[in-house]
Amino acid sequence: MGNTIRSVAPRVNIIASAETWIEDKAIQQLITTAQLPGMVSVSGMPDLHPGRGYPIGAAFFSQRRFYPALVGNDIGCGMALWRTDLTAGKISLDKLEKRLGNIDEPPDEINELPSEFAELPYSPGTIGGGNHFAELQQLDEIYQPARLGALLPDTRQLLLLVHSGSRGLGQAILEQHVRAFGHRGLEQDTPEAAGYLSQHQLALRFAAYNRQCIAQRMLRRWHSDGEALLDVNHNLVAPAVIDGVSGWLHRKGATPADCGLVVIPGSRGDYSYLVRPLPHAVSLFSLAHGAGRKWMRAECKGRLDQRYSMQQLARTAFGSRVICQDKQLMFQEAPQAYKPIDTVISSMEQAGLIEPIARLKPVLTYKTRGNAQ
DNA sequence: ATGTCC
Repeated sequence: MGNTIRSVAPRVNIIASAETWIEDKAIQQLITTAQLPGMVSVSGMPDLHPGRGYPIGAAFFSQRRFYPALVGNDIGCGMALWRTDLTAGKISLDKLEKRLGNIDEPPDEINELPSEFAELPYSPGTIGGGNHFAELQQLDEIYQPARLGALLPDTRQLLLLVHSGSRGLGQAILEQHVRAFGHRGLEQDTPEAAGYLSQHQLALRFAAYNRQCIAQRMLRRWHSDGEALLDVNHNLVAPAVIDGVSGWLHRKGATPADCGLVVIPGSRGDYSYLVRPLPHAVSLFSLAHGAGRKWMRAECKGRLDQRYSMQQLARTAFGSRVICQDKQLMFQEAPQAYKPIDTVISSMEQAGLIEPIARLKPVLTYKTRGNAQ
């Protein structure tokens, strides 16, 4: 277990095997964040990478105050996994792509919008940009048949993984907070803290509902039924007691290890893993939320556009299909721009933080139909 | 990341 946990400074751990590449800038950001007033300890996940000031793929545990800026704009971002009635091989990729069409605009046919969202100037049901996606996946390898069987009795059924968040709502909440309080955080048990937390909770519920609407509208277009198997947030702050200390656990691109089974996806050209978390304080009860970027967004097009056409990038090494008619995004989210998922998974497995249940393989990845310039 | 920014 020891050689996959790097202690890079006092109260700063990183879960990563020796072969896991992590940028110096991300480690610096992690150490800097650990110096914030009230910070007790921080933990970098194997997908740690630099963000705007604060790193992504990390958990932060503080006492007495918490930091909305650490959660970021996409409050409630997470992964929802659905079982579908579609089965591998029974339906062609052409048909799936054609039936799916364009889901970039919010659906106008939402049956019962929960009343708490009725007055919001944001509509649920869209994926958004960046690393968000919805992906149809197929079971590839099973490591724990009994645990998988409890979730997915028919292993031929395709799965739908939705990665999205609270969209404009979380953005507006963070903007409003930063305008009023900057990056100094909020003292607990104050009206300001209660005000933020109440908006934050609304964003968590909206993000989960957004993922549900996305999955349901995709299933509807495919004339399929389905069922939500799990929905787990990786951008949030919540009260926690760790090693007897009461405080605030921030997760920024860090999957909770204490909320049941989770999916940790690789890039669109790589596997995703369904895993059983083994909660541990050294990782602040958290796990990686994906493979983690290898290249900065800005450098991806320059590195790839001489070698690959849009058409080539729309197919992966697995033969899966990618719907992404935004050229910048197509390059930014290319498999080459991400670390391989197997080192991320094996780092956590060697550290005793997860037990893999099954490996999933992409079939069809939806990003966007827009912005083809 | 953002019904994004021109």
